[in-house]
Amino acid sequence: MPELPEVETTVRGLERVLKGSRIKSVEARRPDLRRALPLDLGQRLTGARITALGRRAKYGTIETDRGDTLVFHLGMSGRWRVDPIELEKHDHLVLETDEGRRVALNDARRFGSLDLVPTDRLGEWPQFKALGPEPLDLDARELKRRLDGRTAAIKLLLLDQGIVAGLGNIYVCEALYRAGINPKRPGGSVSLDRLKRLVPAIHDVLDEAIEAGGSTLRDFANPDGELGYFSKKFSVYDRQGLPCACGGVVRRIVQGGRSTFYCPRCQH
DNA sequence: AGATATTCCTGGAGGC
DNA sequence: TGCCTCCAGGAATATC
Repeated sequence: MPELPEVETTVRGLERVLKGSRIKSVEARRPDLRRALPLDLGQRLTGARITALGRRAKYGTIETDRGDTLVFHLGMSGRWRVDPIELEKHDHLVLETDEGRRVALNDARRFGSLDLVPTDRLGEWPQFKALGPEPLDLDARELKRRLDGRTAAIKLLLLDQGIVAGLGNIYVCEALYRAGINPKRPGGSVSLDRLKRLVPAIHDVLDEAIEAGGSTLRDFANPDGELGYFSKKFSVYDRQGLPCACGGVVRRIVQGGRSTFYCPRCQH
């Protein structure tokens, strides 16, 4: 499910299916997800050629030769089903290409979104403008600057897409664990030395997850349409009560209404 | 401004 | 089998 590595994996999978082909038909099966879909979505996409696919934070982008980019967010439960044999409940948008391929955006909880943005104005699009740097481009000094003076818990600040864009609950927990940082520590109190451990930990966690997604990418287009989501064994995530490698016990706490998993013995 | 709580929605898991 | 409660990978919005 969709944090940055899953979106990256999704985009790579969609690229193989969609890039270079022309959109033959567009079916919006409901008028809204989180927000209303553009009323002219079908009109603007039908007949357009897909020229490029990309990712910004947890958003996927599908660029066309008509000057528009379709931007999708998978929310909590979104996924693209490739060449579905038949459509299912919660398949909200269906695209068919001139090559006879078909993709369906399925999102049970409808926390995701679909927007059509003029490609030359993507940079000014409010959703993108509000985002911080990509975690894979981040360096420790830049992160230090962004955390300076902040008293909120480091865990919550790393989830704030305006500080770093693309991290979600799982990988924040895992990265803080690898860096030995207590998730409750105020963001501004994390030393530069600690951040110099955290930033590579973030890179590594994301890279490993993308690689794991990549290794199951062939599943992306399987007849069931299931995505090759990352399902690696985590060090702390969803492991409350289980032993940490250090011999301590993983704890679950709630921060900002969401679960945090950490090892009190390793993380300070 | 920053911190915190609430809200959107469906489905799966587990208790009884 | 059913009914209930709790929980879920996100982020916009409201309130203090």
